[in-house]
Amino acid sequence: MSLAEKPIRSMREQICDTVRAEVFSGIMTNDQPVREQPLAERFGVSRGSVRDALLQLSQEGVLVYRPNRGVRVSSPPSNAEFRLYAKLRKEIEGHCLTVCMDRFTEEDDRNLTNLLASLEDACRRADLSAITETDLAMHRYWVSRASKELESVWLSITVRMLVAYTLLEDYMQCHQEHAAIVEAILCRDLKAAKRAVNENIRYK
Amino acid sequence: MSLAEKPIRSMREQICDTVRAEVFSGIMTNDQPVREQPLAERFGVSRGSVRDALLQLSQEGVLVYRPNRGVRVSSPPSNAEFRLYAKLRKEIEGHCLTVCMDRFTEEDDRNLTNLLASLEDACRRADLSAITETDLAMHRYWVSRASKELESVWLSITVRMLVAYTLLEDYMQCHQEHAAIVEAILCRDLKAAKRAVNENIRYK
DNA sequence: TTTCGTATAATTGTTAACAATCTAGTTATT
DNA sequence: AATAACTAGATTGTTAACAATTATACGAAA
Repeated sequence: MSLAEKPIRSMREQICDTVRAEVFSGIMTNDQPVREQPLAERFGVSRGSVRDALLQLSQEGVLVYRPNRGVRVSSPPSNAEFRLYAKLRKEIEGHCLTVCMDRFTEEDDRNLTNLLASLEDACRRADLSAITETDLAMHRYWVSRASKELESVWLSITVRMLVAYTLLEDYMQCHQEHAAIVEAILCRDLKAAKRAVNENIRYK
Repeated sequence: MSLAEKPIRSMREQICDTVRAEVFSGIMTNDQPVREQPLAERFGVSRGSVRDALLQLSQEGVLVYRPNRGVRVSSPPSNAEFRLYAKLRKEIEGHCLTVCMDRFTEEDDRNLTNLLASLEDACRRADLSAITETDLAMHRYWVSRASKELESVWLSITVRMLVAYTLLEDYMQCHQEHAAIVEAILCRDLKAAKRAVNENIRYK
């Protein structure tokens, strides 16, 4: 059993995760301002904590910050930038898989299998919010496992692609692609895993 | 004349820029904690503003944040990660040069020429702090000119490389490499500019 | 009607005080 | 002597009030 990281998430992180998820799920729409006071009341905290979270989300790329005018939801990137982000993501996740493959344990296998099950469930329910969240969590798993420093770089790239998350016609394709990745990981087949990831991180 | 962006930098940005520069110049050393109170007194502001800045620098990768324990200067990346960062930077800056080359004006030419002169001066004086700062400013110029969204992604990658900024034996080589880049840009020679940038973003 | 300036409201930026947490040094107990 | 519990200081986390800035509504003049 690995030494447990503190499971308690700071207030800022909780707010970040919630707002990020709502942006991806489309609850908060583009160019709509995100005000501090309503969020503070909703989470039952002061504006200061909300402010910290919004600032972090701006740095991540989920929100756009303008001095004295607050933040708004980011606009989707251009096609050219989207392709660049996809290329960068492939480079990063490929590197992470290389690093991870040797250090993956049976516990990692279980965690990934569970995430895959969650994703399958979300796809069955056609719950876009849950799909996005689980999709993000899976990729994040091997990135985070490889390097904490890389994780924040990877996240800031990935969220920019997800602001433009357009749904597949066939929800289950998302599950199948991730199933292929997990299967390759379970077999410790690096080449197959990289290929499956590159297949999943596709252009528009 | 382009519509002037607000030249006033927010308090947070000023603190960020100063602390970032001091980390690069080695004034703040690895694993040394960075306290909020001393910085607040030094800049003549309250801890809140300093806190915002330190949080942003953590997100950037210059500092590392641990809940309830404050921040410390980041450790240099491993060789493998350094190479990955270099590859990502080449991809990003290459893309930005492609986007920029068509929209560069004579004003841009002047700005870049001035930056190059500053770099040459810093190299002559063998002022590592100034070299790092000007080097960063030059690359930042074409990235920022191409895309504000890309800028923060690029910055978070680049600062991670710069934490490990090891000086060349020959300071002037840094100037020469950048002179080659600027010359290519002045000629609007995209291929030459990309080649020169790739030459400059080198492995350890 | 349009345009400009002004007053008002809404919102963000900053501060200082207080609460919670961590660190280090000291004492007590085995 | 080694370990554990305790205390005091330092440091970060949170809050509410105030200041500065921006957005909005209204009215006067062209």
